Amino acid sequence: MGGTMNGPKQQRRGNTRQRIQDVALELFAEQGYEKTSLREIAERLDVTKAALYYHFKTKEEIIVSLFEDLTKPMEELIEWGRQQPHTLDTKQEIVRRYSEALAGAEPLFRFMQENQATVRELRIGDTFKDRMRGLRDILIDPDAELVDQVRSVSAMFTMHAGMFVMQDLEGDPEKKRAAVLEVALDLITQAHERAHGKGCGKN
Amino acid sequence: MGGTMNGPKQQRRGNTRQRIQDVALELFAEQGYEKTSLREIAERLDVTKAALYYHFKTKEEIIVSLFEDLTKPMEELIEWGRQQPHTLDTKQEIVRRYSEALAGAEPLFRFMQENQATVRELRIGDTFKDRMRGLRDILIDPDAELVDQVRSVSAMFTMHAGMFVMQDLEGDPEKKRAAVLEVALDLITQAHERAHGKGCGKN
Amino acid sequence: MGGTMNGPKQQRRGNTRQRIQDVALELFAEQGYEKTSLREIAERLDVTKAALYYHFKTKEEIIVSLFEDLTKPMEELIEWGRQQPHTLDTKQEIVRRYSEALAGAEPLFRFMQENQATVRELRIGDTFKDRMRGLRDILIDPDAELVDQVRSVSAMFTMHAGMFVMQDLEGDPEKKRAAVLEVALDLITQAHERAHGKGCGKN
Amino acid sequence: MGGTMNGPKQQRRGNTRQRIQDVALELFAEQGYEKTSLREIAERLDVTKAALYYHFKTKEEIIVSLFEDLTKPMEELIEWGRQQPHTLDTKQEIVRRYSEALAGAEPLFRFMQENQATVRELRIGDTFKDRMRGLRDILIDPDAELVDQVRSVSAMFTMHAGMFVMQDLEGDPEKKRAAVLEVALDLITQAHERAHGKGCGKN
DNA sequence: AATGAATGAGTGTTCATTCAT
DNA sequence: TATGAATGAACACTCATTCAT
Repeated sequence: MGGTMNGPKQQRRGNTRQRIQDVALELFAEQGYEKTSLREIAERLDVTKAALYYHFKTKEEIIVSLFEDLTKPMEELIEWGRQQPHTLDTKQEIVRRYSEALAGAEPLFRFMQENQATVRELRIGDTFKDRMRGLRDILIDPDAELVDQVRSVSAMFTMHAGMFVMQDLEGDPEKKRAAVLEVALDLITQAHERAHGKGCGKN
Repeated sequence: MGGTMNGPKQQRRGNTRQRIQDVALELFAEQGYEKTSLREIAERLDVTKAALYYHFKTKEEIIVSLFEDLTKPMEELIEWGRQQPHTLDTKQEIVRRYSEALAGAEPLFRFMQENQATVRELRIGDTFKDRMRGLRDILIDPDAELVDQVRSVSAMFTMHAGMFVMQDLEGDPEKKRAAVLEVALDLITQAHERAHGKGCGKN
Repeated sequence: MGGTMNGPKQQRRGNTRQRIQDVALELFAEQGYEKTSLREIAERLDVTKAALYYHFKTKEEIIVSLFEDLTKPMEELIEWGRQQPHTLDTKQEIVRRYSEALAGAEPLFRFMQENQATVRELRIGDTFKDRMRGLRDILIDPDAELVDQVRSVSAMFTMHAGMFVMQDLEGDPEKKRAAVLEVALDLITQAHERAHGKGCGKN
Repeated sequence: MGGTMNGPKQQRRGNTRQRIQDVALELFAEQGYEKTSLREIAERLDVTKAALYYHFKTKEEIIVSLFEDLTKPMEELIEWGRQQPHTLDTKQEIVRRYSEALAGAEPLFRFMQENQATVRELRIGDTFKDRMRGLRDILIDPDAELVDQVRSVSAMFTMHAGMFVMQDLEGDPEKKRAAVLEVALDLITQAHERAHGKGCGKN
C-alpha cells in the first residue's frame, strides 16, 4: 500500500497493535484464553513475545482491549434503550439491533460464550454482567410473572447461543440468523403481551 | 463408620476416589478446569498429588469419570426417547425428564456450560456433542420450518443456561426451575404444533 | 555413607534441602541476592529449577530459611540479655558472645552486610531491624550523652563490618577477630563508664 | 529561567542529563541498583527509555557518572592527605573533612553502603576500594599494634555507617553528626597516641 | 535531543506427570 | 494405598539494549 518494494519482514508500520488483536481474538476463540499462550500469538505474527508487551501491558489487557473495542455498539444500544419508554416497540427494536451487534462481533462473543469461567475472573467479567443486567432491566417488566421473565431472559441467550449452537444445523447462515431473531422477538412479544393483558388474539 | 478406632487422618478408607471426584468437581465448577491444579485438589483433600495418580491416570480422566458417572441418566433418557414415536407427548416427557436430570447434576453442567472451549478439546467433547445431537433428533422434526427448529433448540439451552443465568433473578429456586421448564415445554409445543398444522386454539 | 555402590546422581537422600541452602548461601554471599538466579543454584546442584520449588516455595523463602536457621543463637542471646541487669559485665558478656555468634554465621552476615538494600525489602528486613534494636536497648543507657550512645552503636557495627573490611588487613584471622572484639569492648566500656561517672583512672 | 516561553513539557532544556542523574540516584538509594529499572527512571522523568541512552551509554554509566561527579572532593582530600606528614593533626583534619564530604553526598554513600555486593561488581568497585586503601594508609601507622589499626578502620566506618544507622536514634541530625565525628576523632586519636607512646598512664 | 518499535536473553514460578519406596 | 522427590516443558513477564527516524 504505497511502498514499492515490499521485502519480507517489512511493511509493518503502525498496525502491529491491531494485528495482535486480530490474531489473539482468533486464537482465543478457537482454543480458549488459557490454552492460548503469548508465544503462540507472537509466533504467528512473526514477532517476539516482548513485542506484545510493547503494545499491551499484560495478557489480560489484550482481551480487555478487544472487549472494549468490540462491544461499544452494545453499550450504546443499552444506554439508548434505558432512556426509551419500555414499550413493546422499544423492546423489539432493542432485540433486533442487539442481534445485529452480536453478529458484528461474532468471534468475541463466541469466545465469551465458551469461556465464561475465564471471563468471570477477568476484569471484563463484571462489566459484562452489568451490561447484561442493563439489558434485562429493559426487556423485563419487574412485575411480570416469573414465567414471562424467564421468557425474556430466554430470548437473550437464544440470541447469544444461537450463533454458535446452530452452526451444525443445515441452512444458509443469514436465514438462520433471521430465524433465531424471529424466535427471540416472539419470546419477547409473548412475555410483554401476557404481562400487559393482551390475549392470544394477536400472535 | 463401623470402624472401631477412628484416629486422626483416618476418616473412612476406600472412598478416596469418590472424595477426589467431589472436590475436583467443586473446584472445576468454581474456577474452571485449567485454573484448577492437581496441587489444589490434593491440598484440599490433605493428600499428595501422587495419590491422585493412584486413582486416576491423568487430570483429564478425573473430569471424564465425572462426566460418565453423572450423565448416565441423560444417556438412558435419550436412548429411551430414540425408541419412542416422536409425538408431542414423548417430546414433552423428554423435556420434563431432561430438566430433572440436569438439576440432579447441576455442578457438572454448570462446569460444562462455562468451560465449553475446554470441554470441546477434551475427550468428553465429542460424546457430549453426540448426545446433544441425539436429543435434537428426537425433539426436532426434520421437515419443520427453520424457525420451528430453532424453537426446539432454544428450548434445550433455555434449560441448560436457565439454571445458571437465572441465579440472579429473585425468587425460590424450585419455582424458577418450574418456570424454566414451562417455557421450554411451551417452545417445544409451539414448534411441534406449527409443524403439524394445529392453530393457536390450544394454548 | 553406608551405601556400597555410589553411582553418579545417587546418594541424595534427604539432604537436598540442606544442599540447596549451602549452595544458595555461597552464591548469595558471593554475587548478591538478585544477581544469583535459581537456574544457577540448580545447575550447581545438578538438579532442575523445579526441584528447588519442591523444597522452598519461593526464592525469598530460601534466604529466609537461612536467616532463621543461622541467627537463632543471636535471638537467644538477645533474649537472655534482655533479662539481665544492664551492668557493664552483662554488656561485655553480650559483646563477646555476639562476636562469637557472628563468626559462626559469617557468610550469612557478609551477605546481609553487602545486600542491605535487598534485605530491607525482604521479609527478614524487619526481623533483623528488631533484633538490632533489641541489642541496642541492652547496650545503650537511654540517658547517656549522645556521644556515648554513638560509641555503643559504633561497637556494634565495628563487629559487623569488622569481619569483612578487615579481610585485606594482613595478619591471622583469629588475631584480627580478637582485636576487633577488643575495640568493641573498649567502646562499650568507655560508653558505660562515662555514663556512670568513672574517670579515666581505670582504662 | 532565561527562556521566554515555557510551554508544557518544556521545563528547561539542556539539563536532562542532570535530571536523569538526580532521579536515578534517588531511586538507586531507595530501592537498590538492580531493582531500579531504566523504565522506572524514564517514567518518572516522563521521557522514553531510549532518551536515557542518548545521555548514557549503559545503565552502569549512570551510576559511574554519579560516583565520579560526587566523590571528587574525597579524591582531592585523599590526594592532599597523602602529601602531608602523617601527624595526629593531619589525621584529625582528614577525618573532619571526610565527614563533611560524606554529608555532602549522602544519598550516594547510602547507596554504596547498602549495595556493596553490587558496587563490587561494577566498574566503580575497584576505584572505591583504592580510595579506601588510600585513606587507610594515611590514618594507619603500619607498625602500630593490630588493635590500634582496627581502631583506625573502625573510625572510618563509624563515619560511613553512622549516617544511616543512627537515623533511628532520637536527636537533631546536626548534633548526631557531631557526635559521630567526635567518636571517630577519638578512635583516631587513641590509635595514634598509643602507637606513639603518649597515653593516660596505662600503655 | 528524543521517540517508537522491537529484540534476545533472561527471570521466578507453575504444571501435569513419573517412579522408587 | 499412598508418599517423597524430582523432572521437563511451559508460562507470563521484565530487562537492558538497539536503531531507524
